[in-house]
Amino acid sequence: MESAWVGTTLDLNINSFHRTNEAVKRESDGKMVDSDVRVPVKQEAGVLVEELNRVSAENKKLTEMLTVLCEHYTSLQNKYKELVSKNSENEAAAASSKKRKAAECEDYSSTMIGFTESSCSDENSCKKPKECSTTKISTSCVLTDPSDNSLIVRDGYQWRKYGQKVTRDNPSPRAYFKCSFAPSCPVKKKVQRSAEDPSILVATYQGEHNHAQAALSSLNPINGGATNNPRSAAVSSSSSAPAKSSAPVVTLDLMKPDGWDNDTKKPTQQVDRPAIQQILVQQMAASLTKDPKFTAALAAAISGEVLDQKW
DNA sequence: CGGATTTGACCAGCGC
DNA sequence: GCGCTGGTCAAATCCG
Repeated sequence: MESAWVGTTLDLNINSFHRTNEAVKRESDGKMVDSDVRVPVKQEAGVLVEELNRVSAENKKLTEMLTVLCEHYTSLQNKYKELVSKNSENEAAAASSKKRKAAECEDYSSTMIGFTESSCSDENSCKKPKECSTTKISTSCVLTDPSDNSLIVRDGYQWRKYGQKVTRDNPSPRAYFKCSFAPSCPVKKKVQRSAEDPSILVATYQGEHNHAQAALSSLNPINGGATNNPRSAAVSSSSSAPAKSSAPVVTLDLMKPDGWDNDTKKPTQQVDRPAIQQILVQQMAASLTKDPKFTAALAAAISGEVLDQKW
């Protein structure tokens, strides 16, 4: 697959243009420097207007970057969908005689980095009458440290582990969780390492939460919002639920927000594009503020700006 | 001490 | 009916 990632590097030198002009102006008429305290109001207004224009331009630039990012995201989403549909066709042909189709229809996506969402109401997708009627099943993959043995997926909800099994087709154990935030919440979660890539945790969610999220908001109401996908335009390290490992967990969650697709059956969960962009901007901002290089550069830029303006 | 986790036992569905 | 497998239960254990 092509790696057409959008560069998210912010050009912090935009400020330097402003500063340089100011410096040149001051240098050109040296006597003005001494009278900086008595800057005319007009000049100050001009500086402010210039600053406003600069911020507007920067905002425009970021908006364009975000638009490109969203386009890449949707194209990747489509490519992934094609891949999944191709795989499911192949699996269906190869495993038509296999028993326990239901389990396989959930698990076939576990070999891929990404997300699938399926409903058991789909024809031939599930044969268990218990779950087929209304249970919503979704899967997400979480990238973790392979050396970390814990099967913990921090998704913003509170889970209680009630079982663990070693399954036939995967040497790593599968953990079973129930949502413990609300006693009546029917949501269950299965977490298992991918057989092909032990660094990937595959979390399968069954049902929908009937309560508000315990912590943190998210693009994904089921998966929660503790972590996000660096390959899908958002990066952050999780800090919500307690974990045995101190290493940050990066979630690969290519799931689109509910309502992104036209064929969604839940109009109440539809999210319009500006809202998505706003969330993306927030997450990008959050990730940027966690980058020490960015904060250092920002601090340098701000201090430079403050010094230039001589408060 | 109470809540969370572990883990062996048990149950249900499915194929033979 | 039997065996295999996934899913769940619940007592034991752990931990803050």
